[in-house]
Amino acid sequence: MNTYDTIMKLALERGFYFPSCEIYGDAPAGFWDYGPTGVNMKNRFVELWRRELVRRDGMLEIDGSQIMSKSIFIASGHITNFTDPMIICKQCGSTFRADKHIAEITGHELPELASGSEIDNIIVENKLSCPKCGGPFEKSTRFNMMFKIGIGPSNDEAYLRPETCQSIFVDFPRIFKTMRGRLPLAIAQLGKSFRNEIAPRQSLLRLREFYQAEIEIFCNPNRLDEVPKFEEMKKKVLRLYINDSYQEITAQDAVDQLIIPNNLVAYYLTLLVLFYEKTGIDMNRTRLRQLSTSEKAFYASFAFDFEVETSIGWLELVACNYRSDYDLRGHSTVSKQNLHVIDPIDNTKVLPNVFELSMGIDRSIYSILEHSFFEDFEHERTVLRLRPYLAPILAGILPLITKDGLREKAQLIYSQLKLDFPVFYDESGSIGRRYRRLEEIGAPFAVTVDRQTLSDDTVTIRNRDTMLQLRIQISELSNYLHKEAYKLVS
RNA sequence: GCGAAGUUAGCCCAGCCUGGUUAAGGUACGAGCUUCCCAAGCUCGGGAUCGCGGGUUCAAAUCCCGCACUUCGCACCA
Repeated sequence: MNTYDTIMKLALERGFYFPSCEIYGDAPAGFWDYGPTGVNMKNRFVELWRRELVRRDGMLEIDGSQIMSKSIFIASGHITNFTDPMIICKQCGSTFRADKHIAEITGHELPELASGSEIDNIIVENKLSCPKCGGPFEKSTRFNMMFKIGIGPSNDEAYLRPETCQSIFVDFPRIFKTMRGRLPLAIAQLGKSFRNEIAPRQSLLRLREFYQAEIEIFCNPNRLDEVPKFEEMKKKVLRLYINDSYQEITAQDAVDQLIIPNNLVAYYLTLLVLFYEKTGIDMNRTRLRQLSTSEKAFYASFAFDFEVETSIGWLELVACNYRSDYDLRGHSTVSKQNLHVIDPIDNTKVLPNVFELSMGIDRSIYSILEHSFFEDFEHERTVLRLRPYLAPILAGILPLITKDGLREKAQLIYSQLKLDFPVFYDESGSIGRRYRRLEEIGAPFAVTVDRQTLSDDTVTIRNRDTMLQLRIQISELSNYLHKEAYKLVS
């Protein structure tokens, strides 16, 4: 069994995640639910995101509506651009991406916005036919990956947002005015996005409904190098992947050598890397990959992906795009609102540019699970070596045996801790079995009540990774857990 | 979307070819006994209308048809 399957099995058996609507046969693919264990872990991950990105950098966080009006997506370009041109064979029904097929056969790179008739003309001119059966093609069509919905009794056209950031762009003017905004201003949002994928696969890795954490940094395009806080992290070594080769280089050097275009981008890429270091992902299996022109999203003027290597290949966790003024300009034009702001440094009006970090939460959760998974053959155990601050359960409270008042003592300790910490009481089965159960869902500590506890009010704390125990006063337990569990390791 | 394989308890799976009592086993789970420290042992227990729907038949997990989902390949994709 490969690692992906092992994690999948663990997720299903231990309540991390599982298919949505699974008791019904018509459950659509691409929708997954987080179970009790998974939702705890996801919440802890979100706490870390708030701590290490939002609060650390002083970002503003919003929580926007998931349903948005049609105009939003006219302005954003999604109505026309967020589509794949498709051609279907009349004879065998095979479908192909029109632009890819044309490029492959004729070498013609079609522009993003090629119209249907242009595509049809090229097919006719070049006498293209189905590569499978040689049959002729139908007229090309476009498949839009947004979910269209109808609002109210008149069924007004609206869409589920395909990315959370559109809320940020359209909320920007109010936030900037009311929150005493000043460029550069970072606005963050964590929430659901929806994309009607043609073929969702691999559980959390390609979903139709998924969590994104997006950070949009609004900046003055003339002051992209004026980022004082870059000072403190410019010596950080980044693992860049450019034109199929790795370069380990400090953030400062990357800017000096024009690999990273400016200090602002370098600062936020470094902040992102520092964040992921704290998730427990093996940073030696990550990279910041520079995207080529053909790979970039339609709105990006340059782009890096933060990627992580897993058992099923390199996985994109964060898309880092410089969107220039594409979004604000689009929304300004369609809404006829003036979205310029004043930069008080020189009192000039500027339409802010945007650099974005678009993070996939579900993929991040999966990657953390996979990189934390450890099979300890020596002790015949499987251990999820999650960082304590990401663990769904922080500690199990266990009476060594249930007799002689140990059960009652353990339950008392449990009730004293459970409001402050995600702890778990378990008296079922042998002590070894209970340790194994905790290890499997990543609980970093196990508190065991034994006979000595009754005489001197001490308990043992077992460390998940070392299996070693130390004995402390019950009165010190809360402090210990707080210190050990929330201590950030970098 | 195309092609192939698969779907029986939380999980792994037997049974299907050759239709016929109460669908077997392992593991996990729960209760008890035992034991103060790493998946031990013993006893007992709950849990499946066999993916969904239809058909054939006196009788369907088993034969036939349709659908859904999963995995893999192709095609595609943040």
